[in-house]
Amino acid sequence: MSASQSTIALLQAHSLTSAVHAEIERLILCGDLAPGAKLTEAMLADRLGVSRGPIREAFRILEEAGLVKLEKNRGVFVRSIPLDEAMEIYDLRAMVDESAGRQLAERITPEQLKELRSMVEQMERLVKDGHNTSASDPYHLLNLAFHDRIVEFVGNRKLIDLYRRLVKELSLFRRVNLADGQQIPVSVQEHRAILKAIAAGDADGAGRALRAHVLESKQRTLNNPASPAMPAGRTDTAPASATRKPRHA
Amino acid sequence: MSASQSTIALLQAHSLTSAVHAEIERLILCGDLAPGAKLTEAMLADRLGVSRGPIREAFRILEEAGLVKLEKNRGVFVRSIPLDEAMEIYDLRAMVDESAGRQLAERITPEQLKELRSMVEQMERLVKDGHNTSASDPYHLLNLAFHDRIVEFVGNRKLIDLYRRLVKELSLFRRVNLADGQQIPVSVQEHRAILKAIAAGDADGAGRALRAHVLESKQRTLNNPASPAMPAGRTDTAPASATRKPRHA
DNA sequence: TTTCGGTAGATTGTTGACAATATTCATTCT
DNA sequence: AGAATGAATATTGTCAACAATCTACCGAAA
Repeated sequence: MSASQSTIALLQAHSLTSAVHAEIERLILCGDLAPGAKLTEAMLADRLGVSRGPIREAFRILEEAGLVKLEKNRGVFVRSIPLDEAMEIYDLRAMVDESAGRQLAERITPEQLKELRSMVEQMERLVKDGHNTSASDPYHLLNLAFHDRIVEFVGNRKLIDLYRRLVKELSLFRRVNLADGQQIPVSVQEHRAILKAIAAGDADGAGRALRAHVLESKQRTLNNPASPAMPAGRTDTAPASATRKPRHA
Repeated sequence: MSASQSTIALLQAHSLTSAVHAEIERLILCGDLAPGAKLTEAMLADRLGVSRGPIREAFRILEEAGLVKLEKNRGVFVRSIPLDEAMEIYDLRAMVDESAGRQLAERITPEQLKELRSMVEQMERLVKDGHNTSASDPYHLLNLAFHDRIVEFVGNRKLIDLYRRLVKELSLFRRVNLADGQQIPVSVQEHRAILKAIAAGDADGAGRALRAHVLESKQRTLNNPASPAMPAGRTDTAPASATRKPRHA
């Protein structure tokens, strides 16, 4: 009965809206729907085999989550994080990671420590081999998992929710993946330092190390000349994929 | 033409969904819709004079914002923050406030400082007179504004968004307002200390003072025997207002 | 009396249709 | 040629109806 039980659980948990929400979010995060892309209700309704109602509801959820932007009577667009906002997100991440590291250093369990250590070792192994810079790069995934796990181990659900939200939003910033893959050796070294401080129960050290790590990452992103300077005064930029004419003069 | 211009701007900005969202949020935050209350689509649609579509969309937004809880095929309920989650939120607030205070101490302008000082002085004046403990208590509002302004002055939009989100969620925690009004003299004294550290440009001191202030508030809330102990193992509690039978055994 | 089963009512989930708005493109005038 | 005007198309906003599910209530059997 396990199969039918899980089927029941699935039907109870997943409404069409939630399934659509999850699927569109996946499409956005994996880059299938690029930042700036216009999402038309009919197109997605057809593609996912549902009517427009659940699509619209999912859009509202995604907007509140900061992944898309709704413009009344014009449509919804995958959000494209402008540079200044990305910098703000990095600052918040630095804050979150510092706090997480500080707390975790004082309460980490041997099992948790073992898991983090295993991840760092695997990353070191990956560095010896070559690496690419795609979003599906094993190193990149492992890096994400490492930091996610650190925050998760703190045990504050609000904190992990916030952290994941920030990571999701940051993934919509174009330069991040590029800058990310550049100086992997440095990144690995920093991870080793973070791990060491946490293992030693050094709260201040772990906090400082994580904070520095994130701010280094911010700096690397900033130095990365990937995208052209963006117009100031706009909270959002629309890349080439969608040709929009501004409504106002 | 100013009137019609603003009318146009209003129509452009506000869809029915966004208006409904704002109105329901207001009803929740002012306590008109109490935590645990069941919100039926038809009731609100009738009350606000719209069809169920916009109501449903607003519900999805409010759920993502953490203000209501959707239970498939059962309805939506105003969220009631359980004690453990409230504690987590306090810890996050402590983190946010500490960070805000630290940053603000290093960059506050004379005008901003003047405004904060004026608020503290007004709070001191209110303390000399009597005070009540209602949510519309002038002291309570001023207290909210004081902390909001501190975070706002940092100039990080993501930070202020996060902060306001936390405050909104915390307002759904029953004991908060009660505990809040108890030891106002202490609270005022702490505000004075926060202001002093910020004015002195003492980043560490301002951070520490704000962190301590929030954690004191957390402790006061914890010590306040307002509501009975809540059943463990549930992430959400349903107060008396709505009689619900759990679907599962 | 209590419990099981079933029916009636209410509420949510989903859909399709219609109205309102924006975009596109051809046409006309300067 | 270029700008402005207007119709045609496409897309979003809103609504009302239908289907599916849950809740409440009542009666019958143990």
